[in-house]
Amino acid sequence: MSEPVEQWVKELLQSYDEEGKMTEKQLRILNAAIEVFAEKGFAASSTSEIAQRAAVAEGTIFRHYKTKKELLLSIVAPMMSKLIAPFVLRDFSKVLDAKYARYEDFMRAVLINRAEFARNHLPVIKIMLQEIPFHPELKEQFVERVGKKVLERIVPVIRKFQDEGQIVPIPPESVLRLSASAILGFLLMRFVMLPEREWDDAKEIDTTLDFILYGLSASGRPPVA
Amino acid sequence: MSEPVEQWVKELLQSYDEEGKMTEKQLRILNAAIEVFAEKGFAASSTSEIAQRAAVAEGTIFRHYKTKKELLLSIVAPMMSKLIAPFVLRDFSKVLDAKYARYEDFMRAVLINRAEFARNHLPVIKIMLQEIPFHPELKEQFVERVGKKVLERIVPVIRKFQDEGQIVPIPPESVLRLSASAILGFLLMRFVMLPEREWDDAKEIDTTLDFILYGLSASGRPPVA
Amino acid sequence: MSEPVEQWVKELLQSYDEEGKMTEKQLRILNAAIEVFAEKGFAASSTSEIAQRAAVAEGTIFRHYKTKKELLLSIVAPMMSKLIAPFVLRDFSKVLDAKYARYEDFMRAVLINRAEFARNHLPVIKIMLQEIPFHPELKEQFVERVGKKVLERIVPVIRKFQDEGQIVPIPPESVLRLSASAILGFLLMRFVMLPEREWDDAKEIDTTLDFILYGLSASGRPPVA
Amino acid sequence: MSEPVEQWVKELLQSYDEEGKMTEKQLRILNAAIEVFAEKGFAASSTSEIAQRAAVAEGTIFRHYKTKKELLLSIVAPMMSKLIAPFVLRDFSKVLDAKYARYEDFMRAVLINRAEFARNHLPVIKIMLQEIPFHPELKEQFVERVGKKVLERIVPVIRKFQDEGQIVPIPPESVLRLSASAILGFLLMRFVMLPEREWDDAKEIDTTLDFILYGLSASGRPPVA
DNA sequence: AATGAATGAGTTTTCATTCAT
DNA sequence: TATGAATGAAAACTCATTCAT
Repeated sequence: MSEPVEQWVKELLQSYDEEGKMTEKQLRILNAAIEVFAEKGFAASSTSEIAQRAAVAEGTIFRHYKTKKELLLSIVAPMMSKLIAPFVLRDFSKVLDAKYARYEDFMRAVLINRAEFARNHLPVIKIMLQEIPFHPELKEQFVERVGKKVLERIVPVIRKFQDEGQIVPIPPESVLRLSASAILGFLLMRFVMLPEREWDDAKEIDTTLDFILYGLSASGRPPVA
Repeated sequence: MSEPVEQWVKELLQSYDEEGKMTEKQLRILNAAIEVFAEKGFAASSTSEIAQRAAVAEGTIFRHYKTKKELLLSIVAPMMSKLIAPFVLRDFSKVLDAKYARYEDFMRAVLINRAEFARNHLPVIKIMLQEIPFHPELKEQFVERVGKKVLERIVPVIRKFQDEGQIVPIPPESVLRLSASAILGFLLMRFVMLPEREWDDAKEIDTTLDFILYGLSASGRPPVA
Repeated sequence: MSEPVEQWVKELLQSYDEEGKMTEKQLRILNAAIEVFAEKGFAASSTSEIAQRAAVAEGTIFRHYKTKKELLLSIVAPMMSKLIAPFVLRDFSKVLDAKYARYEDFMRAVLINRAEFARNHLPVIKIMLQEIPFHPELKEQFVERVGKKVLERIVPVIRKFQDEGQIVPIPPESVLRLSASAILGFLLMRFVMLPEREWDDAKEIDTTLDFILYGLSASGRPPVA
Repeated sequence: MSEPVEQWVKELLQSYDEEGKMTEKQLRILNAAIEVFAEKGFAASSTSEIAQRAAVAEGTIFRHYKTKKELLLSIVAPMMSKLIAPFVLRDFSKVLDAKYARYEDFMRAVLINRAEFARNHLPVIKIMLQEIPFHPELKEQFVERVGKKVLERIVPVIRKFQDEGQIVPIPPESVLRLSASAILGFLLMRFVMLPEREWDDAKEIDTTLDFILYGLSASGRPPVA
């Protein structure tokens, strides 16, 4: 049932894969930087270590990125666009209208897709979340390019389901926040806090999604909180 | 209904308020460090700025804390103990047994209390969450002294409610994770991402708790997930 | 005849000798910086060489001066004040009125004094002249604090002598420029271009002053320029 | 009256205009280098900025000039030859003999011509004067190829006028120095220190030349200084 | 001839930590 | 106990120069 969403998203992501323009060394720098930033945090990472891991001279980094911060931004900023890829599809709600009668099916499809995406880009996501609080321009970008963009597309959908009585009548922002928290909370535990523990990923994701879906479900809820 | 919990917690916290032993300068250093670490992150904070804000000489910091990292630990470690204060009460489950027949009441009482606590110690919580990923010893402490301790106390309670059919039969760790994620997600939005927005805190906390409670509620759930 | 001028100037200069406030290391840094800047020019001087010559750690320089440029300014700016010391004496023109009936005597006294001063502070003067063209703030300081201040005091004197028919009726700015050029030209030749040549300083200074004085003298000049 | 001098100078300069041998890119590099060196000084100029302004690749500069310093020399050295052009005319003194009975007329002709020349090549002159103190080989070249050459030609002329009692019996080197100082002093003020002020160039040049001429004039001077 | 990516030695600057007072 | 000057190792960044294309 969730196939179609995954399908357009895959196509979409490919169109974002513009790294073909980079030289091989630049790619190596980028990967090394992601590694080191994710491992030690931006401020505690040294360009000399990045250079070493990328097997280039330190000067080479500064030929491609004027400052260490620019290197950070060049990693984090594109991630924001990619993160919201499915939501900015031109026919986002149209497609949904046709295919997902139930909020649950829709949510499940999207969340599975985004959870999968986050999983695949974990180091960059980690860097992004770690650094947003310390770089106002990142925060602003995130609010503008992720928060607002996603809300803009998803609010009507949430409203529709709220009107149909499928999900609780709370502000759509809250719906988004609660959903994202649960997913990020899982990823954090799974990959940052306790990566060494054995995990049954499929089951955990199911549990998490159920939590979200029942947490937002309007059915079985007392008339007034 | 939640008064009793708050009451023991207050007493408990006072017993942890051991800052009385510190000199006034040491306290100023601690506060300045919390301020700066929360603002810029540990790695990007300089001891000289901390000294300046604390209005002490640079050397004075190192008289009280051998290294910058020790200063960090002296801030973060006690927070862990405080964070789990209510759970380590000797008669935790006993008290609960007596007072909270319904899972919901219990959860609400504890969550409100912890959310309030987190709110009041936001900078330190922020530092803790930011730095855990980069300091193995902090991570270990957190797992051992927070995660395990809380689980150890709360698992029996969760189990009880699960046996009674009040909450879904998922691993207690997951219950904890999902609850904590929702709360932290709120705090993050509220105080880090969008602090400038106007918030109706009481309502948001209610929404968040409802989300957790319904998300975990076993009632109204289809027989099999 | 020129004694009185030299006398107040000496006193004055002593009052400017505020270097007593500096630590010994700071003084060593300053002297080393003057040496190196004068030798190689500001841009071609490295802080590491300055540190070496001052026999301090490189970090020590930056404890006293936030940047290399601040170090430059701390050398050049005070020189400007000292350069114009005799002109800003409170009773500058009063004293002159009393003591110097003839323009020539006055000029000679001042010029000898300033030439002597410049000689004694040659490296700093050299740095100042070298760097002014490349640092707008230095240029502005020079114009405001040297050019204008000196003009302000000396214009009335020049005017007086012009009214008395002792010096040619050209703009006082030009009088100043022509006088300063001749002196600086001598110093440049004497200490920068051909320091290895044997010089009869007293005679050269005499020649230079005569040149200035006759060049500006109104007598023997055709009625109209 | 000054036409003849200007005439031979023009011819002379054309013979020096050997830039025809350069490729267009080389010329662009040269111009860019002059611009940047004059603006920031040699040591503070980067070859990459020069390349950018010349719209060539960084490597191209080093194809034409082995080092950055060679580029400097290729700019400054020819200027020295050009600077003394009128003096090295084969029939310098012969022509003068015939045409300029009075020292004043001669001096005025030459000075006007050189002042005009300096004005037209100000950036290079500026670079030359700025860099001579820091590059021994430039200094030597200047002394040998400018100082000595000019002296060699002009000393007999000056001597002649001194013998005729037209100019003061001071060392010819001093005559040259004093004259050059006054002119350079004017150019410095006019183009470096206060270029934004409104200047009546013709008048200033007149004033400056009068200053030189009267300053050197023997007439009206007391028998012995 | 021309390019421009790459280099690595060198630059300015920062900063945790020490220590004499 | 407190200070703050001093340190030196390491950081970010610059730049003249080289070289494969």
